[in-house]
Amino acid sequence: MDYEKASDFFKALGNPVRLRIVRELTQGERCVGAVENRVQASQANVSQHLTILKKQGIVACRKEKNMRCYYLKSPEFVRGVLALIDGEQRRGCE
Amino acid sequence: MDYEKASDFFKALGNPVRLRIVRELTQGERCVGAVENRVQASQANVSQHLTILKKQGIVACRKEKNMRCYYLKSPEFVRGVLALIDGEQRRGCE
DNA sequence: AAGATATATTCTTGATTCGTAATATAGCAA
DNA sequence: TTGCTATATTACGAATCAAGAATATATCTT
Repeated sequence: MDYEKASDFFKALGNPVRLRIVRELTQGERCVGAVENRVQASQANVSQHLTILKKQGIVACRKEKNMRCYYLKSPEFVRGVLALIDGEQRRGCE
Repeated sequence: MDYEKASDFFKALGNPVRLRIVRELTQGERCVGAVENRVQASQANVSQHLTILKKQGIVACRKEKNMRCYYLKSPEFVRGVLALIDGEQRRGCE
């Protein structure tokens, strides 16, 4: 296991705004404005977080007209991780 | 989903030393000295990281003689998360 | 009680992260 | 070209994190 790389992945999800963004993207591709509307954060902030997620290889984006649509690179993987957390949270473990 | 809580969980795993510690604990209960030997970090540093993991509810500890044995509170859950990451890493997605 | 061992805590400093404000860029519309 | 919309980038201060050094505490052992 590559601990540096794995911890970078966790670090990327270790922020509530990014987690919301990722969660939103499990529903499908979204342009920045759409994400902005669903997440409680400014345009600049959402853009910054998307940049971080892109650097981390979690999302990618494509151009559509004058917008940029972001999507998960491995949607099943991300859904799997979130589902695990979700389940554990519901189980109320602390 | 509680995004604050979930992102705190990810943040706790978002450090290579803590990830190594957690990985070690998937093998079973360990006292601080044993963890120290397996992870590349000082006694104080390991202790600090264990404190963080304990605050986050990921590990707990019990006393045994003059030592403290740490263990995962939800070993199956943690193993599940790590297995997912491991699998994805092996698949080489970036 | 006096060491010795195992672990925790505090302090400090440098690095990283976060969010906002301001500005820049790129594509489309008129 | 001018202006508008969508998004990105830069700059900056505040907050948080990371690790080492030093010190404290707690439990054994003798």
